Amino acid sequence: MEPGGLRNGDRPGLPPGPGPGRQPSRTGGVLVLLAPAARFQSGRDVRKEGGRRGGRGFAACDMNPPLVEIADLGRHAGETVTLRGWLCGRRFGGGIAFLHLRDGTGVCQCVVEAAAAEAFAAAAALTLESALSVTGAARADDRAPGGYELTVRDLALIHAAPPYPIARKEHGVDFLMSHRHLWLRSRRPVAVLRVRDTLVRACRAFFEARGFTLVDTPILVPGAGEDASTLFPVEYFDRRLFLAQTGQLYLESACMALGKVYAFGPTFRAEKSKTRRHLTEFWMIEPEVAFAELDDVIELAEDLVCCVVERVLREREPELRVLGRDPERLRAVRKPFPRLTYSEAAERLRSPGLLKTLEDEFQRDRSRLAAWMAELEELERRLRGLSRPAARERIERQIAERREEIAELEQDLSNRPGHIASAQSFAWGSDLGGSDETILSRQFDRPVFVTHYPVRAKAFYMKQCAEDPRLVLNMDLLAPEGYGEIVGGSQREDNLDVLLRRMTEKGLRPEDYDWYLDLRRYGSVPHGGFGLGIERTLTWLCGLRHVRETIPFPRTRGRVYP
RNA sequence: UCCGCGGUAGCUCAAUGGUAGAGCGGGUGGCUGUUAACCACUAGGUUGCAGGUUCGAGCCCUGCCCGCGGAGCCA
Repeated sequence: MEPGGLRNGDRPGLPPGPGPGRQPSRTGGVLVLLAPAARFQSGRDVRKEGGRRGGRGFAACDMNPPLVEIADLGRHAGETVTLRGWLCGRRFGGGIAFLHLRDGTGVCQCVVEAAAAEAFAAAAALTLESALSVTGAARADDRAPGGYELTVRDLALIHAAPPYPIARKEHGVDFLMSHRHLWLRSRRPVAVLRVRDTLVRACRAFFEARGFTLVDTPILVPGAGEDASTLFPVEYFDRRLFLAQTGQLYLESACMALGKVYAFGPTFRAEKSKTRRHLTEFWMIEPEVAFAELDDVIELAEDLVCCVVERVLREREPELRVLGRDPERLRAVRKPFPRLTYSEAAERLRSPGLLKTLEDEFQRDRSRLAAWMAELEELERRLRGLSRPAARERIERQIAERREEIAELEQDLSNRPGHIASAQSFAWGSDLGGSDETILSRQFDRPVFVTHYPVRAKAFYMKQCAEDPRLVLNMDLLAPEGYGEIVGGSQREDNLDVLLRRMTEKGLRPEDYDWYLDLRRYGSVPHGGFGLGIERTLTWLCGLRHVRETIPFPRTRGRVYP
């Protein structure tokens, strides 16, 4: 079990109370609504239904209340309107019911009083996530979450749900992921998906504004690639193909035709990684530009990230707050981003100054852990002295939260000495490890570029540095706060002979790439591009712990359901 | 592939080798302004699977399955 559970924390729950069939005498009206014919009718045309059944007033002047989305409710204060949606929370007093209706645009508290006898009986029988339409007077009310509420006159059940599995309390990751198809309805996943939408739109708008052409690259590709062990094999009639892990080689071809191109699509990695940063299926935005050198590629990535951050801040601040993300952290993301060469990064990792910083930090965190443990003991002691369930529950919640934080910090601390040692003994020539990236990126308040990696750590298509042939003209962009690499790119090798040599060194067969080599035969020009990982970027923007929350249906090594 | 942690009620978790429990959720009753409502009552279990040690195993041992996150690798 992962330390601690994911807090659902956003699902207005179903308090203990009446359910279907509970009070036959009171739910008589509802049973009628549940009959197939009635259900069909209300589903067919809710507006007519609401107006007709309402009788009073509307029948006389032959008007149906307008169908309104919850987000627009404020513009209809004082009017009688109809809302449709799903029941996402309910509280029930003896003679009053509070229904929280969710329609995808917002949540509205609908108040049903005993005076509206039929609607009140219907409300008594509602289960969480049932679909319904309600008609009544909209009005502003400070007591309502969202500021507006509806006094219900008519309530029509569109579909009655059986007891809903996702409760308002916290659930474990495994449970929530197994119910991802329903979990998506909760506030938190909705917020993440909205930021994702904005992120993708921002990227598209960015490239469109700069004259890029969208080019789709194939998903089924012949073996080749870089390392076949990281590709998913696919049976393709009588041969073996693979799911693409990048569209880059094809984009290089397209950029020689169109100048500036980009691809946005899924990509697949068969690495057996099981970490919070890995998915086997994820999405990438990949631009590729002709007549571009490394500096141009870096500047493009910098502009893109700034543009995306700016738009997310402009359009999705409420969602960031739902996720507990402090928008101020993102406001620091401005040009220029710091730039380090790989060699400077290596030096930095080995420096005595960094060692001291890391060790101090380690000591501080150990003290913090000790303090938390003491706090936990104190809470547990207090709990033993309490008998009233309500008071106990509050303490128990605090205990659970503390335990979660302690477990996470303990794990972090147990990794820390290894990370520090690995940074200190970092050997020039190898790629930066995840912990090295974390250590580096924590030193800045905005993303940082690391450039000019050793040739042997990088792919064959990256252009070798003219001044120092041990290096390639590449760049990685590390997100701050320890989120790690979100962009990887390079200037591409445009010299046919060098490219052939690099391929041979990497054990690749040039004949498999003949079409790619043609690009260096017919009008080869300096060019380059990069790939930006949508999910990792989103994880950083939203301040999440795990990439799997950023994609509707994550594919990880351990999970392909739902 | 390796290392570590875990699997107990629908969910989240307790339980020195000695009678399997709580909160939430479900059910029943009460309450006309609730905000994760509250109060009372109630049902709910082959402790992941298979062996073993023991008078006695949720707990100890062995093997397996599943999940989690860390390493390697990567965006």
